[in-house]
Amino acid sequence: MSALLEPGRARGQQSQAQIIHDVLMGRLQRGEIGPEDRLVDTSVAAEFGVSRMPARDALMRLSHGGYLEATTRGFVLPRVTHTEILEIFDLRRLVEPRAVSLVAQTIDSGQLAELEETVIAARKAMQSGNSELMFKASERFRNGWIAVIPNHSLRKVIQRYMTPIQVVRMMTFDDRVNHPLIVDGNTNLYTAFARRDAVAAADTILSFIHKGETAYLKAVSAERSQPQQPAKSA
Amino acid sequence: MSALLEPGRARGQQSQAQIIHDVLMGRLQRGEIGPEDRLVDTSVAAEFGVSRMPARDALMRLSHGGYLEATTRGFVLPRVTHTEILEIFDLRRLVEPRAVSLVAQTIDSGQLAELEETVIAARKAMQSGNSELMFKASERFRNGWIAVIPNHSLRKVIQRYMTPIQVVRMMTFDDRVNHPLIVDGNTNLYTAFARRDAVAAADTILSFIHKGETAYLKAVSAERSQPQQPAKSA
DNA sequence: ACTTTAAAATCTGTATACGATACGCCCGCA
DNA sequence: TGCGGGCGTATCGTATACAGATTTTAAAGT
Repeated sequence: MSALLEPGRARGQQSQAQIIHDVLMGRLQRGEIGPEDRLVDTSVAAEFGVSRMPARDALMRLSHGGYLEATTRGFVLPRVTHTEILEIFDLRRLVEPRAVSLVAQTIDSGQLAELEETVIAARKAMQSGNSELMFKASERFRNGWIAVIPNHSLRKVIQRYMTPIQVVRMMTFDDRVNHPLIVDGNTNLYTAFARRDAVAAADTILSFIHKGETAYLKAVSAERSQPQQPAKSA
Repeated sequence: MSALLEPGRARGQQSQAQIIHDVLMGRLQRGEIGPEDRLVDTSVAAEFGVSRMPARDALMRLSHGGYLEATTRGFVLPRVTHTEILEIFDLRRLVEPRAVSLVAQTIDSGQLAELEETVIAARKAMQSGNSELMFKASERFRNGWIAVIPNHSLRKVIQRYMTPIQVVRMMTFDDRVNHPLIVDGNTNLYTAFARRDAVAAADTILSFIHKGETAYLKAVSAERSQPQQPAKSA
């Protein structure tokens, strides 16, 4: 097919499977793949103009990493259970305070400036009522400080539970009373970073996680009394 | 080739790739694969009597999980760096105290009996001077309590850094003064489990991790002054 | 009209084949 | 004898093909 693109330079940087994996991961992290989307290797392969194998590699890799779930009919977003979300709140309380402490101690001014930008953008988006922009900005803020965690192993642990976090974010974002909590939490965390205050950073994130859990539990009870997306027929 | 084994029941439980993955993972966890072993997909495929694809799937999966490293000349054990090991000691201090606390609160008597068996076996092996048996028993003890961590997400985090732990174990096992530390640490942890004492379990594991780090640092300095395995030519 | 059964479509897993790349080795040359 | 360039081989990445399994669809019988 399009195998004649550039044989000699096929992997300008990486393999096709790697490229597909990264693209799909980006879509997953940006929430561009919904719960009812089904990813099938042949379709993905067709989209990228390659054979099934690289697409299959990427999809299997994502599913083994927990970012997708393999069903008998294609790959879908993993069903995140209530229990798992509670487990991950527990895990976050263990690791994220240390992570932000380390960030506060090691962040440089350039990285700090980037974070400041996202915080300002989130606040402005909230004030102008643009929920989606605020969602993206607060996501960039989180990804930003995670990216500069100096302990690489710790960073990987935190990056691993992005999908459940995404689910929680989407659920809690519907209730606008959570928006100032998020923006203020981000601002406080940024301030602690700017002051290189490791203790304040740890305290802030602990409080932020707690508020997030409260908001999640509230969203769950609200959803149970009035389900917003009746799935299929059930 | 041997495609005629049992076509209708080919996946009695799982795919060939999954079987190969699990077998190799077992070998890795039991330390049966040394630093100079090269795993090549064709060889693995030949050993299991299948084509390259399932073998390749398994190998790539292991490498993406961090259990192997893909080189241009086969898959090898990942070089665990000193920095990474220190990072993981940091991570362990964050998550393992909570993990053993949860275990102490939820373990049932059957699981407790299994753990007791491994503790006794390790002590007897140490007293009779059988290092290898003691190594295996203490490994079974650790795998035992990890397996009963009720928080599934937390369990997966801990299971992820098994390879670096394996490296540390091998390095520190050479020095026999560490053996009683390990056996006593396991015994104390078991005792805390048996008493359902979550606080004691957390304290014990913290102390155990600290001793492990000290022993590791000692082993590193000893190795630097007198390298036991001169790598290649350097 | 409802149930039951059979066929077709769809998707996964595996096999085989081919092209490209990287490394090592050998030979020629200085 | 030492060094550099070309060649061979080992290995990976991808393409294509086929078989098994499962789900869906449709048809037929009650």
